[in-house]
Amino acid sequence: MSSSSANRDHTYCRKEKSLSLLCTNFLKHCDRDGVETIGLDEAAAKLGVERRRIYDIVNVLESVGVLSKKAKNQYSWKGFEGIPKALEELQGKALRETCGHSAVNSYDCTKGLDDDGNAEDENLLVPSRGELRRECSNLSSDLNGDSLSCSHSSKVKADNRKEKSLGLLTQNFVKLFLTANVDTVTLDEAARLLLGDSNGSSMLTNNSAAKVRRLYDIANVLTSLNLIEKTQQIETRRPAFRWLGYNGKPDNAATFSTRAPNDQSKKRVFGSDVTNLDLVKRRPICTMDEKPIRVQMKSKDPSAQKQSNQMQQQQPSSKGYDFGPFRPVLQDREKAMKSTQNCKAMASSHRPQYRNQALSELFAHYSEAWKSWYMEVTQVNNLKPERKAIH
DNA sequence: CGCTCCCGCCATTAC
DNA sequence: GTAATGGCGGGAGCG
Repeated sequence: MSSSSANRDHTYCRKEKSLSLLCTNFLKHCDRDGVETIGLDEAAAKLGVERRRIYDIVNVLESVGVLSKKAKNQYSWKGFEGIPKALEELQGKALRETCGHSAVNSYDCTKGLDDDGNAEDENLLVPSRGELRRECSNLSSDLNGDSLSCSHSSKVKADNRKEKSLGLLTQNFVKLFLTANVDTVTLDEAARLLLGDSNGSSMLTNNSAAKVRRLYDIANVLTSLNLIEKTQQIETRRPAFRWLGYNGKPDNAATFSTRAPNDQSKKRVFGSDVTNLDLVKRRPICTMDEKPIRVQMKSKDPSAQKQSNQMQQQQPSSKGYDFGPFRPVLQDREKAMKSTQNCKAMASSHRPQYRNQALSELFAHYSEAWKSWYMEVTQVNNLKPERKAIH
């Protein structure tokens, strides 16, 4: 089907094919009157693209709560209002993970903490050490060509696959902004972070180079959601992405608008304006009129909780999030808030001095995991670390 | 010329 | 078995 590539006429323009544009159109297509479910075929046909592209879009949209899979070929439209909730959950999870990894078995800790009852999905988004280890064995069997022959290899393989999924990558990418106080990040930095590449080299490994491609995809759809925007690092002039956060329906998808066009706080930054890391040089660029606000999710010291309760010094809205016109229903919000709160408490008791170390913590976690992973691979199986180093 | 990222092959997973 | 999903990386467009 779709001989579209055959008759690519002279007017072919790459931009018209971009994922972000496609996503914008997709959103427009979905965000209408009585739309509740979306058929992939239908959408693909309507937008004139092959299904494959729809999968890309749908996966990242699902990760931020705009859609959810309903059945084969069917997604249900949750709308932009789904975003804040999803972000909160993401944040909560991320916090739990961070606090969990200091405990012996982070996995259980994480599970036990899931208090908002939601059968919300599944996976630890930041791989725990155990998971990395599992992946390691999988990886080695990949490389060895089955020398390992594990009984549960299929399960492991599935995990591995899932771990590389666009959806998961999206969530991890978002979590970078939500928890690490990162405001602006370049994609290769993100790739390194999300990959757990702890080597200081400035070179991208094959693997992370591949991941960067995926991040471009993700960034493109998040851009069309207006969750992030493309900017530039100030010193290096390198292109980077900057977190805007949820501000209601993206302008470009507006069919009806509840949202005041003046929107005083166009930019909403997660975390404060504090520059908290030197590893990642980051610098918000462009418009300076932004209002630095919102979730103060890291408690830096014992009194932090108290402080977080009175964080409205930063912003008027009561709960820390400033959702704009599309806010979740109250109960949901409160529930979510409560769980986040709990996490906060947990987090602060586990590690009293977060704050600006947040990212380095994250780094530490990754590199630690990576290190043990690496050692295991190299010693036990004496393999090379690179996935496809062999020809 | 390097950054972006479209495109579609083909492995996996679902049915 | 077929169909649905989606990882993945080659290589083309673009600044």
